[in-house]
Amino acid sequence: MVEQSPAELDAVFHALSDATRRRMLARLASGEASVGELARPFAMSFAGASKHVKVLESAGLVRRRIDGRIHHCRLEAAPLAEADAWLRHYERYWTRTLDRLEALLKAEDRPKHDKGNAR
Amino acid sequence: MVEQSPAELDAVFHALSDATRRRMLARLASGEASVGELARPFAMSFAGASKHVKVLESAGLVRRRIDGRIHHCRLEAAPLAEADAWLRHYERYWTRTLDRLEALLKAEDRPKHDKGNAR
DNA sequence: GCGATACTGAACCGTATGGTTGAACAAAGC
DNA sequence: GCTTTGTTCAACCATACGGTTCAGTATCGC
Repeated sequence: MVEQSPAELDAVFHALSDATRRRMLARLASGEASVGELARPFAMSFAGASKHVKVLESAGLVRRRIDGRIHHCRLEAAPLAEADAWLRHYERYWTRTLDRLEALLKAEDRPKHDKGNAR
Repeated sequence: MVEQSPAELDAVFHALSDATRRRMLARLASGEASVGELARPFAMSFAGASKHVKVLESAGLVRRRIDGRIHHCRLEAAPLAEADAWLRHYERYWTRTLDRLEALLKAEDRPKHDKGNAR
């Protein structure tokens, strides 16, 4: 597997590795928000939250439009698609696990026959 | 959107935020490997690579089976599925973006008609 | 037993991270 | 013009990170 842009992926996954930032993205999924609106739900200083927004922005996950003194933030999901593409390379591994589990459960249902029949 | 296990996701995304660790996972996708085999491709001390393996392990992405002096590592993809599930909440946003792009390209093909027809 | 091999642990280093506070700035509202 | 509001910036702090080196432990082969 070859990565075309490791540094970008680094930034995106790092941005996602913090629950505060993930919740901010979740908020942005329901529409644009100012930095203040993004900060409000958190027991954290305004400046602290502002830093988180900057991390999201520099990972390309948030676009900022400055309108007077208000900074409007918009979700920019394209980098998430890249991260998802990376993850899905491993999809067959976790589905295989689920398949094994399913086969196991089926085998428990009728333990006397159907041997070696579970894909 | 509610997260059921923020700390786990933190650990998984953090583990993925380093290109060295992502390459180790890629290596493990092609089969079990010892810590030494995982370390070999990198211009890095053995101990350094061993630390990376530990990060992957504590994120639940790697299972270790100790056989004599060799530590065999196996890919454990289930946590990746969790991360993927999180990401896919945003799928519609990036597909929407791609749709817009597609519509734009179509509009360029025939710029005189088909106005307002791009979803 | 002895040396080589496979690995972890501990100590250390420089830098990044997540957080704070307080000052600064620009734009609105009065 | 003055105050309030929305926001960043700079400085600072503690802790975590990615890396190193060196020592330690366990196992294998002879």
